[in-house]
Amino acid sequence: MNETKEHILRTSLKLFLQMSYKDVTMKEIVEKTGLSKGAFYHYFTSKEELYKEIVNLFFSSGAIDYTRFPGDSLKTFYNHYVEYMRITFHKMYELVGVSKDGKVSVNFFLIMFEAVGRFPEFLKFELEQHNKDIDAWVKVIKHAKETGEIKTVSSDEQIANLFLYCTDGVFIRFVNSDQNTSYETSLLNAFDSIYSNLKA
Amino acid sequence: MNETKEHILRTSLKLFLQMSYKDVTMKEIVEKTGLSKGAFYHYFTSKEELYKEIVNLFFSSGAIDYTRFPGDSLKTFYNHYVEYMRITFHKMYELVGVSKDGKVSVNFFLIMFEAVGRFPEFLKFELEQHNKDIDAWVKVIKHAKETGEIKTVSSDEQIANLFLYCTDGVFIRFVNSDQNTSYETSLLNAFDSIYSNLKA
DNA sequence: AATTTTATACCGAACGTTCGGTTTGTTGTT
DNA sequence: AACAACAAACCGAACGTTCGGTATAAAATT
Repeated sequence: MNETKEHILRTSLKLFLQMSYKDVTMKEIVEKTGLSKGAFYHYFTSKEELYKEIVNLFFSSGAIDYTRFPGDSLKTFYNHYVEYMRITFHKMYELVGVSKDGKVSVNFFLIMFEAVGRFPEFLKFELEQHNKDIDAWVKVIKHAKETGEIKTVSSDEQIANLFLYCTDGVFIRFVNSDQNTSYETSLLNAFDSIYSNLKA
Repeated sequence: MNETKEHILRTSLKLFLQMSYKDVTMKEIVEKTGLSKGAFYHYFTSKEELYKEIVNLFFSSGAIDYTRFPGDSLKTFYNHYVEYMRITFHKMYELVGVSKDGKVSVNFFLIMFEAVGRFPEFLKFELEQHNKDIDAWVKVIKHAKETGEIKTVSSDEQIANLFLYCTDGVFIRFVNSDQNTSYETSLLNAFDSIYSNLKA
């Protein structure tokens, strides 16, 4: 892809991760990119088109590739998951940059919610990803039951959901907190809690 | 409070629950309320003032009153919690109204995130509420441990967090789904899963 | 090799529209 | 008469977008 276009995309993603669609103005986009209005409209037909491309980019980069996850034990799996999340978030934060106090003013759910609300066709991205998540977790949990790593009356799906609910829930807590405890620490703590109550 | 002012507040809350701050225009507010601009600015000095009042209203109505919750057993407590959520959500949905297909286009997190992002002073509302939540859950969990209702190596706070993470996580899943399964059903299912793995 | 043509990247003023907000005037109540 | 409650016309600023034009360099023609 063109270098300038990529520059616009990256700069705009920063903005759309911090503000709503309408909050981000064309003025700000061209100022932050260092380009002119004319240059922008040479690469994109509209602000809406740019937004859609960015959301696509965002959803793609958020998709988890489970193929390289260890599947031998649930414990190593969820530890790997937490580490994967740490790296993914770190990349995002690096892109956006954090404020001096270290607090993060970025909320991934915000862009996700607004994108789906504005263009419902993006919902299928989310559903697909969730199905992949469930499948990956169920597979590992099933295996952990068979090997005797864990023991529970709950179904594989129920346990999988529990872990995934925490992924979202912990993040919500993280954004709505003073952010003194890192996301990955809280997530690992939550996972450990679930796990220790499943231990055979 | 004045009837007309309440009418403006209620009508605007509907809008702010479905769209971002900037998406909601003064034009739409006066159209939906059936009033004129002059009438609106008779009751509010600005759109921002209205927004802040609405967010206050939203946070207040979202605050959970735990004083009437049963504290004798964890199971009855979380069942009561789910029922409480059901009623709270039902009230909100009733206020906003649902589309013909029954799907809900309302996202409570959206207004919460945007309000905190726009006016950081609202964050303390969230922190206060979360502390109250934790306290209430910890108390019940502690009691459940003492009576022998549950048995676990996890701390009271860890278990409390688990339940609360699910509250948020299940809701996120609900909005980002086809919404064929109700929120309270999914939440109860999640709570039951946690509980059954804590059972003595 | 020199010259013309064409394509790409970019600029910034200007456009029509919409924004939140104000002013002025009318109606109804006390 | 005074004031609250509203309506309607209006305001300047800001919005996303368009448009005429420039700079540069590669491609085509002579």
